[in-house]
Amino acid sequence: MAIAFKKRVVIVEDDEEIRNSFTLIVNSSPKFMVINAYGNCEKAIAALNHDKPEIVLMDIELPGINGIKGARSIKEKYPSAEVIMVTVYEDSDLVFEALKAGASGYITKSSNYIELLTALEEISRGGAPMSSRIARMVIDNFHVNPNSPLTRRETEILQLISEGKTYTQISEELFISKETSKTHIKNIYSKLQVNSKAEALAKASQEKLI
Amino acid sequence: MAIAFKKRVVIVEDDEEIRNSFTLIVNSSPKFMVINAYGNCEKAIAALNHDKPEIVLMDIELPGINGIKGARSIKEKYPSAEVIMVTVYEDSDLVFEALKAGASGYITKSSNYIELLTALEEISRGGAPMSSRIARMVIDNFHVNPNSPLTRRETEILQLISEGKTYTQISEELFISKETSKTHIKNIYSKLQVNSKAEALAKASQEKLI
DNA sequence: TAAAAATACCCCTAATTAGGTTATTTGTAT
DNA sequence: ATACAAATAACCTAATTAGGGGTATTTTTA
Repeated sequence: MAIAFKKRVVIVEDDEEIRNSFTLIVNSSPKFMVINAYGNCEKAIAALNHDKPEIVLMDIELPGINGIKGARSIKEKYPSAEVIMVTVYEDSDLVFEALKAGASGYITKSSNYIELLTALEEISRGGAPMSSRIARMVIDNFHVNPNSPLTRRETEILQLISEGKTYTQISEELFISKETSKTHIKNIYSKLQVNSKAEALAKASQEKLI
Repeated sequence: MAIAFKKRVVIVEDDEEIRNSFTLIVNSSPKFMVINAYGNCEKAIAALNHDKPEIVLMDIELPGINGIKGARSIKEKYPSAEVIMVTVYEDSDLVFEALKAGASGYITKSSNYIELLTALEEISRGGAPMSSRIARMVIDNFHVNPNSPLTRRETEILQLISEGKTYTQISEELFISKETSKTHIKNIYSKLQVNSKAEALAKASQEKLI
């Protein structure tokens, strides 16, 4: 395969040893080449239009701009780049923040060279490389509590509240009277031990009721 | 490995040919055994406490109760069972509905025997087997629009509105006056071309602004 | 056939919401 | 250094909503 057809990879990692090791691994593949490897986000972001990366391997803990903000900047300034987070942590908050910021993959630094190259290939063919645990975290995040204290109708109404609907709109949408909506909402408040829409939604989110 | 230590698998699939084929594949592994294979959800759900499945392979298109409702019932009645959806469709709405219903894996019927067994092993070690495309769909679902028309402050306020906060609460939380909150919200409405909290949130959700 | 769920109405008061308009201060690019 | 964008703040008005308290009937479902 000609060098011109290798996928362009940029690495952002402050640990020089890891940075060099990743560079060697990526360059060992005929399908990928490291265009540049930086010790911080600032430099990587400044060089985006020059480097034109197709894939960015991004550390999370970095001096200055961290990897999550860095991922956000990269997707903003150079959207076609696919960002893979590479980190020692599998902390769920960090994972979700990184994904919201635009990362499309999330692997750990303990990854050996096969795992790293597999992740690059996976993202190249439109996938989303993740460790088993990350995949599970992500999927679990979708799961709705099957033991909700709310009835079907109450859940339906809570859903509409979460869309910002008023009593009147809920009534119209469900073809029930405004008073009935109010009764359901009162029952929801009582079951969730709250007394406002705001609190009900916060509780619903915590308990994954909708 | 003794038969008693094989993972208990239940199959729900209306096509007899596919059902038999899956049964053969699963039973060919020393790690798994098919306890029962059903043509519809009703029977599978009725037999849960007898079958005690650790893994359920669930078709989506089924006569009677469909696979998504089936997955919900199974997680409700027998939560320790891990449900893997097996389907020909990779339609995003179906995928997300299935995941909300409690599925922890999502593979296609075109899967060969290696892919099927890999999925079973993956879920056995706490992962979430998915095809590349599904993984990507799921991850893309987290991505926030990096080209939001809203300013940082406006986005922050929209976020608080989504939590059901009132003008007053927003003001208190951001240490700004109530009037300032109102001004920001008016600007948000103008940019999103809406004129109520409800519509703003609907638009924000569509456009992944928060 | 009970119990749970969904439906509906009454009364009450305070607070929120949305629209319109103007203006100052603080940041940030060019 | 100077524009321009962003964030801040205020005043006015009127309609709607929200939340609390009670009671009661019809469907569903276990």
